[in-house]
Amino acid sequence: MEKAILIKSTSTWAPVRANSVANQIVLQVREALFEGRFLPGDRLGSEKDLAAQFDVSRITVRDALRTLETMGIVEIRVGASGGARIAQGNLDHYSDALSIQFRLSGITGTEMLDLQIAIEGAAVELAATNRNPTDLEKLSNLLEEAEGLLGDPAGFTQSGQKFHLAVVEASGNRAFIAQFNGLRHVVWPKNGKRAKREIASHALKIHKNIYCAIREGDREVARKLMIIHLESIRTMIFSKNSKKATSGPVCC
Amino acid sequence: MEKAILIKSTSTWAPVRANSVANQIVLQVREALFEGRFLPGDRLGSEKDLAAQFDVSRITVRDALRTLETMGIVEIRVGASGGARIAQGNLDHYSDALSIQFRLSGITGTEMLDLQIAIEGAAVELAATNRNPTDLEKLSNLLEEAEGLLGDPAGFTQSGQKFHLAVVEASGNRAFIAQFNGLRHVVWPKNGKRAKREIASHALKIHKNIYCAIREGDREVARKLMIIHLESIRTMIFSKNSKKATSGPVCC
DNA sequence: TTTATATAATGATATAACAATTAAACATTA
DNA sequence: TAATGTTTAATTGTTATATCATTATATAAA
Repeated sequence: MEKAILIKSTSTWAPVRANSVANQIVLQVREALFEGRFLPGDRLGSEKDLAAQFDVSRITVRDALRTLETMGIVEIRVGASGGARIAQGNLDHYSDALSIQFRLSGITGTEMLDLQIAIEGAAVELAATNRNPTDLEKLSNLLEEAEGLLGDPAGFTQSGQKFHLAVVEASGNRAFIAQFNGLRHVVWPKNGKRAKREIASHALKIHKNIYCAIREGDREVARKLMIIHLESIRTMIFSKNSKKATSGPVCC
Repeated sequence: MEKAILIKSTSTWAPVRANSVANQIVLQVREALFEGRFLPGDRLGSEKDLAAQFDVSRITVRDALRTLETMGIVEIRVGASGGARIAQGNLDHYSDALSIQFRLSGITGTEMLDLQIAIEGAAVELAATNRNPTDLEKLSNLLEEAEGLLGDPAGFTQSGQKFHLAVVEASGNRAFIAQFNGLRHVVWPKNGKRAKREIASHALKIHKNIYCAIREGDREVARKLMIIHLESIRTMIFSKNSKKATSGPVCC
């Protein structure tokens, strides 16, 4: 590939933001991906190869590859027959971007919680329709686990979060799962409050009811229970003093 | 800053490059951001500064900055008093990540549509609660606009999409808006089908009903109408031959 | 066949240099 | 004085050249 090809788009009248050569490479690869000229697993070549192909230095290629890697478009392997390849999708990249940008944008906790309620409410409906024996067993096991953790606030909270994740997973919809994971880490701070015994006991009861609704395939009930459940969590987090907005959920 | 400090946070994860010095820098900055030690606009310093601070070469710092820049965490300006700064939130980064990862992951159109239905269903509920006169006027204007475009399939489709966006905006929840925008470009391909007159007419009627429900503050009805509406779109897109999965929506 | 070792490919990092860009300081002019 | 060029210094962008660390693969030995 000729250097001229890269430079050409710079020459058209001074774009406010002149694109660096590295950026041109990023754009080319990205465009190729979206036009279907690349598929996951396709090898792009080593840094040396690419530097020769684009007629730029290795460092410049590295700049471009670092960007593409961070975007999740390429994966880089070291060693013989290593180099850059088109990546398999990794939804963690998406979840990452979500948490970073929501944080930088100053989106509030209530806004994110509303979104999470929408996600989980819809996910549990789907779960009630699509659940399979494996899902149900997993959910059931988590309920048992939680039962044994009623006296362990931290443990119960963690187990409860796993239950919510399992519900979303039972929906069988990867878009929901990715979305849930992204929100999870932003909405629930690391050191959330711990559930006192009576609250934990109440939460477990609701979880059990949700499980039953999923098992019976009752979409409506499942959704209503989930939403009431999450709304009550919202009340506990965001009630009274706004200080609490930064502390974690009370039960799950 | 000592080099030793960099190595400490090697802990979790173990992607190939996790131990690279550049990644340590990325992790440190990222961590600082999430702990609130950085705010948008804060200056991190020039490449030279940072190289000295971290006791690494400029190349390594550049690697880290390129990653942070792509993540949307820092903005880099060239020239005097340039350098790296903590970025303002830019939800386009998020939408970008969504489209890239959903594409690479092979998430299907139906999965994404389910997510979009969840978003819009919840958003319209919020809109019915939070709507203000400005929102209502905007929605009303769009309905008028659509009325005049019944005979123009492409125009009507575009106007219809603006209506959906306006509904989500009326929710007043930026998380919903960001999510909607991200999905929009992936779910609705560029050249969607055009609505024939009778279908357009039907869609407009539903839009009007949704508008009324929002205006009257009737969350339940607004939600039900929106979901029925989107489900019917799903049927039109994904019915019969699976080929249609790649073509756009019929009305909006 | 399995395991250990050597080798080559490749990325990671460092150093040095120059080009291109930009904001700010400075000088000039109406 | 206020607007407008001009210079300057700081900063990123790019290139070139080495060296080190890591990894896959080929090779040899058990």
